[in-house]
Amino acid sequence: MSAEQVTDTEFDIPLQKMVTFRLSRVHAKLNAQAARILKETAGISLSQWRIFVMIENHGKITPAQIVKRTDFDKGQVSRTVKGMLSEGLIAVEGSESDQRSHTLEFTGKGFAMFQKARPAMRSRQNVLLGSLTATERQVMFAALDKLELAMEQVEGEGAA
Amino acid sequence: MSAEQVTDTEFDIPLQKMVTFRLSRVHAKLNAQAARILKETAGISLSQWRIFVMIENHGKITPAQIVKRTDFDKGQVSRTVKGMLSEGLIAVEGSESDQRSHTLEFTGKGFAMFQKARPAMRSRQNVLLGSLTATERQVMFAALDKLELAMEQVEGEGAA
DNA sequence: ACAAAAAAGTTGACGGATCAACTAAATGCT
DNA sequence: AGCATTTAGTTGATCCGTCAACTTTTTTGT
Repeated sequence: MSAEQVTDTEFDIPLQKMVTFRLSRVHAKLNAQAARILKETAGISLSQWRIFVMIENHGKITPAQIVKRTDFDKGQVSRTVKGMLSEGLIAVEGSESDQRSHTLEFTGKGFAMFQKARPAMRSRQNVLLGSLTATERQVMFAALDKLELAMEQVEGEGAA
Repeated sequence: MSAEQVTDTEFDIPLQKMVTFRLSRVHAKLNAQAARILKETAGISLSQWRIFVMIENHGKITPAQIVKRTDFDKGQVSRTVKGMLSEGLIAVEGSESDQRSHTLEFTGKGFAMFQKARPAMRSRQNVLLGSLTATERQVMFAALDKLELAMEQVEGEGAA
């Protein structure tokens, strides 16, 4: 159906060179580092940080909107929000139009935490991005997009 | 100390465009897909698959060697191996020179499982790699390497 | 030979991520 | 209005991944 017979191309697994392996490793390390920094600077988790970032970027926002924009797991968001509420890091405000939903916002305490973590996170982000040339960044993002697209093709072939 | 004052460069977080976020998402999706394929085709987990791949590529191999080559977590490997042993997917052979260690090898059953998962995994790998141009692949790997290196710099700046 | 350090594995704890089942509210259809 | 579908959010199960503490064996240094 779609473009040639990719299956026969046989790049044949040089392994360890496999995209997925490399990606996996680098991602894991990045994640662990971010988690450590967040814990040290502000005592928050990576999930919490991400909720903060979303609130910062979009103002009052509902869990569902976060899920749509980020593709995070519903359940994960729900649990993280729950935790943040009980720690007083964010507050909710019920929506009038929808009884199921509520918007999230910073509390003073939450915003303070966020601010505490920010410099280190921003600096890290800059070091990371700065280590790549403009071209590399572009190609990298493009490649990630392509990989995501390619994944959808796999469904058809692998499981058909 | 090291090269300029990267901190002031201020790429200032367009967010969602952050390398780490993108990487995280793509990786998560790739992972989930691989896990699903493995479960469907052979009923094995991703961790188990990875152990298999290592055994295939290096013949008899010890957990410690796997850890060295892949950077997987010691504990993770230990648990996965334990599980595979109890399911009869691999066998161990004690080393004579080192009482603590043992080499891992396929059982017939294990190899059969591995074979069952292989075509789908290989095909997927080809689709994924095939979606990228040679240049993109190269740049991607290079970029991942650079990111790993950059991470080490972060330590100094962020937590100093 | 012997004590100290390093290496191989095991185990427990915790957070992260996905998936599936479920409740309740909102929308759509007719 | 009334029933079916969709959407928001919660919860439980399961696996992945990291970290840290611990045991046992090997290696190293003197």
